[in-house]
Amino acid sequence: MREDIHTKGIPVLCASCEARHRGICGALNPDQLLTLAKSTKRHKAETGKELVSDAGNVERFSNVLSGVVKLTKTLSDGRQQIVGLQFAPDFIGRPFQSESTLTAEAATDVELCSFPRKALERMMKEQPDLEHRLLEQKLRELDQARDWMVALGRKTAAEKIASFLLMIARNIDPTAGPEQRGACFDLPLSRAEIADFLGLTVETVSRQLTRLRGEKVIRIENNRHVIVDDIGRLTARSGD
Amino acid sequence: MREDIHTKGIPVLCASCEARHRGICGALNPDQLLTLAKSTKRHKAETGKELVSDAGNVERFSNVLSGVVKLTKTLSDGRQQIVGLQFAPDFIGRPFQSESTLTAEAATDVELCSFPRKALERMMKEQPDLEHRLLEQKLRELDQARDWMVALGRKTAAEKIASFLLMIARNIDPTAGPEQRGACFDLPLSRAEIADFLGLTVETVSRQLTRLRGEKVIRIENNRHVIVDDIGRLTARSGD
DNA sequence: CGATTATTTGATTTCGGTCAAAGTAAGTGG
DNA sequence: CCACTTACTTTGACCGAAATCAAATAATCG
Repeated sequence: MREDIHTKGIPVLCASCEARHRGICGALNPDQLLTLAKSTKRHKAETGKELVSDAGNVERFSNVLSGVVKLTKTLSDGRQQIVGLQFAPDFIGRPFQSESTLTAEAATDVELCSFPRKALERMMKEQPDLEHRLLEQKLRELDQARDWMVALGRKTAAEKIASFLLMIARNIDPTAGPEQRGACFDLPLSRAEIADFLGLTVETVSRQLTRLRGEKVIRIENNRHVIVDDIGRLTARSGD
Repeated sequence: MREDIHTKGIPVLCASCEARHRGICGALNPDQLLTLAKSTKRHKAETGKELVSDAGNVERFSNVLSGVVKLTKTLSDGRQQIVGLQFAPDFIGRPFQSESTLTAEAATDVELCSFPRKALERMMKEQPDLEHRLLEQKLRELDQARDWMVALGRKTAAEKIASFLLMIARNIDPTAGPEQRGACFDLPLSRAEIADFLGLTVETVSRQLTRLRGEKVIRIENNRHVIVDDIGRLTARSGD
């Protein structure tokens, strides 16, 4: 558990939680945390579990504590597009609208901390800083969505894959830092999911990964584990 | 000017402004409006004028009062992608970050109302409802961005064009309503810009429009004016 | 009216999709 | 522990939607 003089009065549930530091809960004082914690549940969901369903009513919001959640949209004939990936300590939910317009699904095994929509909306009124944090999170999501719009609309298959690997490296390489040469991580998505994220087919994703491996830009172990020796070589292939 | 018993004490500048009703300024009381209005400037910009430049410092935010603003991102080799279109009374700006990561440009002649970034951020602290409005606006932008991600990643050229026409109709047909059969409007974008919005080339955009015209789904006058007799036929081609 | 820019149309190419099959990994139950 | 199923990934052959290249036509503007 993180050493912290501010741990006094903090709910046990929250004491070691990243969302209290970098996530939205950081806006709350011990009393408010305590109040929210009363209606809070921590739970695990395994890969593939649907967390929020399209057109379903959403009565609870969550923080991602570990793992990766994918947000997808589906056309009437079944074509799918992943429109966002959420990592700890991201917030999952669409405030001020009870109907969801997308599906949230556990891409890996995940741990979540969830609370009633109403409880959060009530607390937002008494603690404006909570709304501020939420705004900052949503602004980040918007920036990311727009970055991917450029990739989807204007990048080649090869550039899409390179950009994707870089994004994953930035988000889940535990050793990540701004000035490092290499990276390694487990892909949180299957080939089919990567395809749905990048607007490609499984076959194209597979071929492009094989190509990067052939050019010694990446190494792949056990299908999911990726090692990048020189991030620069990947960046050079990302188009931007 | 709009008849309104609440017009008392409202700055002249704001009296007839849509942003005061549906935009972010609706969160402000007359006193606050007055304070903000002191550092507010109304101005016009003609088609093509760059309003916010990529990597430039942003010292002012704006409301769109009329016309259409396009938000674009450009790759190092010049490929471009439009990542958002803003209509009145949308807010333009990225709070909590002085560096812009995109370019905002007048797609048509526009009227704007701009104010210093600092003034808005100061006022957000004393009036949480302002931040609330901003959050709602940014949530809408995020929803829209994600809808376009689906179009960019998974729709065919024909579906992209149909979706685009529908979106424009919804936003600028003055007679627009939920239960109407037809629509007509002036396209706010050139063929090249539509291409940059949909991740296509000019030629493909042109061919798809010609095709829709051939199938009598739309009529086009003077290159820019579009008439849709039966919205349903367009919706049927939009993919979702 | 000529000059310039935007749009359309046509011919050809290409990147990524589709279809098909083989190779791999991960369980499952005997 | 190993046969067997099932799901995921890779590879190959071929195809097609949209890109590219090239020109003609239409609109706009000084």
